[in-house]
Amino acid sequence: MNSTEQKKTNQKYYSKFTRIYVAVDCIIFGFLNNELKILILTRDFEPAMGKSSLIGGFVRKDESLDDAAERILYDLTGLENVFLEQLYSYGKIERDPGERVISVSYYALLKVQDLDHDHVEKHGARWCNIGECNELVFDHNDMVERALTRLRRRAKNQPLGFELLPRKFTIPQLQVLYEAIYQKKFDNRNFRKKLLAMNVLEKLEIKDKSTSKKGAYLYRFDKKRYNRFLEEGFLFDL
Amino acid sequence: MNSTEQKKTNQKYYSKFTRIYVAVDCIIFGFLNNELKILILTRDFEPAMGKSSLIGGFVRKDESLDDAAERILYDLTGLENVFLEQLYSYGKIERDPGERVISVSYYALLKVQDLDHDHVEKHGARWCNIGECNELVFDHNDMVERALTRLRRRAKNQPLGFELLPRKFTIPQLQVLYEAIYQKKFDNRNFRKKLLAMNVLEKLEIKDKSTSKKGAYLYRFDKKRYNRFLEEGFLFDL
DNA sequence: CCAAAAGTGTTCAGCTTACACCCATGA
DNA sequence: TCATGGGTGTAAGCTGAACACTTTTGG
Repeated sequence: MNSTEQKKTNQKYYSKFTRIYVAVDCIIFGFLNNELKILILTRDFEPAMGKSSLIGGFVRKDESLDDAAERILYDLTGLENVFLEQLYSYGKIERDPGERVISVSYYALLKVQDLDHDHVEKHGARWCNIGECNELVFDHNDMVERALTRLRRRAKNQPLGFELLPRKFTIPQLQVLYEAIYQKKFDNRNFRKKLLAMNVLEKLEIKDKSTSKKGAYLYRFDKKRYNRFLEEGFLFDL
Repeated sequence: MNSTEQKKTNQKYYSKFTRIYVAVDCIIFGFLNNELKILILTRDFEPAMGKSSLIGGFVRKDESLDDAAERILYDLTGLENVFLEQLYSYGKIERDPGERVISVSYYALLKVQDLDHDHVEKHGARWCNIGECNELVFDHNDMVERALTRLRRRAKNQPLGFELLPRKFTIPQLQVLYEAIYQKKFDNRNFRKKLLAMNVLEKLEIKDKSTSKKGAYLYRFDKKRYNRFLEEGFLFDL
C-alpha cells in the first residue's frame, strides 16, 4: 500500500468517528502588589457574552496543543519563553453550551514587569485576585482551582517561584510571593536558611532599597547550577 | 435571542475552526507474579498494524472524556468501578500518521484477580512487564513513562496501592507491590511501622498461608476510616 | 534618633533510617 | 528438625519548627 492509498484507508477508518472542537484555556498567573493574580477577560462574544472567563482559543489544524497555548499566550501578552505547562483536559458534553468543545487547560507564570499593560488592556483582560474570581463561565473555576493546586505542589519541589519575579529579586520578596501562593506566613529565618542551603542562588553585590531603608541584597536564580545539581540527584525543596 | 437562534449563531462562530479526532488511550496497570505490568495489544488495523500499542479508542459525540475512558476499559476488561485517572493530553500534529488525532491518556489500576483472562485475551491483549514494553507505537511510550511517574508520586501520598491488590491482602504482599512500583527494596520493619501507624488498615483474624508456612495476617483497607481521617487533615504517607 | 525592614543561630521534638533476632509451621 | 518467610524494637542522625534580638539607614 503506498502512502496515498494508506491515507485513504485511514480516512475511511477514522471517518466513522466524530471530530470535536478542541480549545485551549490558559490560567495566567502573575504576582502584583504582593498578591497572586490571574488574567481574565470579559467575553465580547456568545455564548456567555459579558461574563468573565479565562483566556482561550481553538486549536488550529496546523498547530499542536502546546503551540496553541503559546500562541494564545503570545497574542494576549506579547511574551514568549514563558513558563507554560499543560494542566488537565475537560471533556463534559455540555460544558460549553454553544457546541461540543473539549478544552485543554494550561497554566502560565508571568513576570509581570515584562508585560506591556496597555497591550493587555487593549484585549480587555484584567488582573483578578486569586480567590476573588469565582464567577467564571463554564468550568473555568474548576480550572483555576486545579491550577492553584498544581502550582502549590510544584512550587515546593521545583524552582517555579522565580518565574513570577524579576530576574533579580530579594529574599524577602520571594518569601512574600510564597506566602501569597500558600496563603500562610513563613518564618523568615527558616525560609532563608532552607533556600540558601540549596545553593542555587547567586548573591549580587547590589541592594534593592525600594522597600526598606537598609536595603535587601538582590539574588539571581542560577539555572545552570540548578541543572547540574539535578543531574547529581539533588531535589529542590522549600 | 432564543435558543435556536443562539445555537445557529454559535455554530456560525465555531465553524471557522477545525474539529479534530479525539482519542483516549489507557495505561492499565496490574500486579501479577510480583511484578508491575501493563496491558498492551497488537494492532490489527492500520496505521501501524502488527505493532504493539496501548488500549484506546475514539471519543464519541455522546460521551465525556471520562465516559470514553470507562467504556474502553470496560470493553476490554469487563470491569467497572476501577481506579481511573486522567493523565495528560498529547497533541503533536503528526503523532498519529493516519490523521490528526489528539489523545487524552488515562491510567487505571486493576485488581487482576477480578479479571476474566479469557475475555482479555480474546481481545488480543496481553500483560507486559514495566520496562519491557519499550516498542509501542506513536507516543505511547511517553504515555507509559508519564503514567509510571504519576503512579509513583501518587502511591506515596494516596492509598492507591490497595487498588492493585485483592481486597484482603497481607503486609508483605503490599510491600512487594511497593517494591515493584518503586523498583527498590524497603526495610520491612519500617514499612510495616509506618503503614500501621496510619491506622487505616483493619486486621482480620485470618492468615494467608499461600506464601509461607507460618502464614501472614490478612488486612483490609478501611476506606471509611480513611475518609474520616482525611477530613481531619490527615495525610496518607508511605 | 527612631521607625521599619533586613538579617542572623540555637534548641527541641519528631521523623527517618539503619539494623538483627525470634517465631511459627509444613515438609 | 530445619528451611522459609512473618513478625518485632531501639538507637542515632537528621530535618522541620519554634523562637528574639541586632543591624542598617532614610527621614
